[in-house]
Amino acid sequence: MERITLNQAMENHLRAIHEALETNEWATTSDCARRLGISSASVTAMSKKLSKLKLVAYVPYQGVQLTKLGEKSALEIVRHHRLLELYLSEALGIPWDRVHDEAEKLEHVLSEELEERISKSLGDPTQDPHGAPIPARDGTIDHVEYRALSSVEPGETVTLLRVDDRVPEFLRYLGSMNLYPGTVMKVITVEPLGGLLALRVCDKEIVLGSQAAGMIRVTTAAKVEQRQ
Amino acid sequence: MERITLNQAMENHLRAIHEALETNEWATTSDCARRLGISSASVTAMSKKLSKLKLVAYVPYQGVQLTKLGEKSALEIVRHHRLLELYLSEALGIPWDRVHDEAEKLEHVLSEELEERISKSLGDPTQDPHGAPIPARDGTIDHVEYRALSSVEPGETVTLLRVDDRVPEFLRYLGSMNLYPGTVMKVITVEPLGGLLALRVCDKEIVLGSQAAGMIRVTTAAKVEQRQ
DNA sequence: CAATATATTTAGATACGTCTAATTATTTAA
DNA sequence: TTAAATAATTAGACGTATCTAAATATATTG
Repeated sequence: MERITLNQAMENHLRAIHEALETNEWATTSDCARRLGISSASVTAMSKKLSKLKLVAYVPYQGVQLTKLGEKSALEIVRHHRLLELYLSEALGIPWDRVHDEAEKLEHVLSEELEERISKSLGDPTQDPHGAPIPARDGTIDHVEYRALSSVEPGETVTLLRVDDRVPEFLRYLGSMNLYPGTVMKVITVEPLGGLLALRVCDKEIVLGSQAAGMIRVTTAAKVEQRQ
Repeated sequence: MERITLNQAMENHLRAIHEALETNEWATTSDCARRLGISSASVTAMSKKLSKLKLVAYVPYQGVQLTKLGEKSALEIVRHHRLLELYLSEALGIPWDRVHDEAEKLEHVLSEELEERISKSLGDPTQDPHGAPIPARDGTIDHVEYRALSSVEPGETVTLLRVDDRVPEFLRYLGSMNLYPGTVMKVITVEPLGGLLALRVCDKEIVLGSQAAGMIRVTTAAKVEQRQ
């Protein structure tokens, strides 16, 4: 597979596409635009460019998907991003709500050598501070079955696996309640209409709104059998 | 003094100007062009831009000098650059001949917070791996009297203070001979025409060309009688 | 001092990523 | 099923940093 030189804009778009594809089959123009904070017109232009380079498959009015090559490229950037998040957190003590923005700037100027040394110094980790998997050097990536906390039924006990890393206030809020990846929580009640969630975490009761709960992914239960 | 938002190109130019002014009264267009690896025409354009922003005083056909504001801005970038060089070397074990290029990319995306944490973790150092002074947070900077090794007379004993950080091969060469800042050396002979320099360093004899010697700065004399 | 060499600037062009406004396609709802 | 709402694309523009080639200024030399 050929090697392509990416610039910062292309890297940003590829990472946004990769993120979008974590939850949807297509990365739509407006989804990418929202993630990147730019206009849809700009995204369309870049989609065409990436398509020409065979990094994405672009279907007008539908969106883009990553090609094998694009996937590989995207994973390299994601690896940079997540390794940096962890390094900033572990080695330099930056609070977890601020590592995302820092990593977003640093990820584009990380050399292979630096990436390698950072990874080594962290013991070749496989998870970033928010619980997201760090792609390995060879492009392989852990695939864990998640579900949104908002979909959990009252009475279930689950473990927090991963949280969205993009909203600092949200992360500070979670931190203030000691909700980190690995935390075990029991869902007490779910409010029928608004979806307010009452949790028990280490004997303390915590209430989360549905939007917050939607940004938290937890273990799939050892669960209700639907069908064999 | 007002605060100005600089982009990467402006930062690169300011640092080049600052470096040029370490040895000359004016940073000439061609000197900056050579340092930045771009055309003179581009430098002229940027000189005008920086002049408009009151970061430099631009005199056509003469060059630029930094204003107070420009000096302050340049020192912030230089601080980033040199702190990063030291951090990469100390914390991540990157060889001293490769830290310059890495730092050159990272310096533009270093936040205040990250700068501060890096500085703290290094014990607020005042010298980078090549012996160059690291400007303090408040913009103050050590001013040491140097002279070029090429100007030293036979018989003198001097201490290596600083080396040019831009040429990796040169740094690897110095490293292979254990010539680092702090190294004490005695000049044995100086070849009259080519300026070839024979040195004694720790009982080993080393020969340096005049170009190499010109990139090495050492203590001003008064060091002739060295204690053993 | 004049001629030549060198350095600098100007003029004009290009590539890039972004924007807004207008147009077109697709989806949703009456 | 058609009208309205939403999403995506196209067209045209802008700002930035760079380039080359031509013009001009400054420095050097015979």
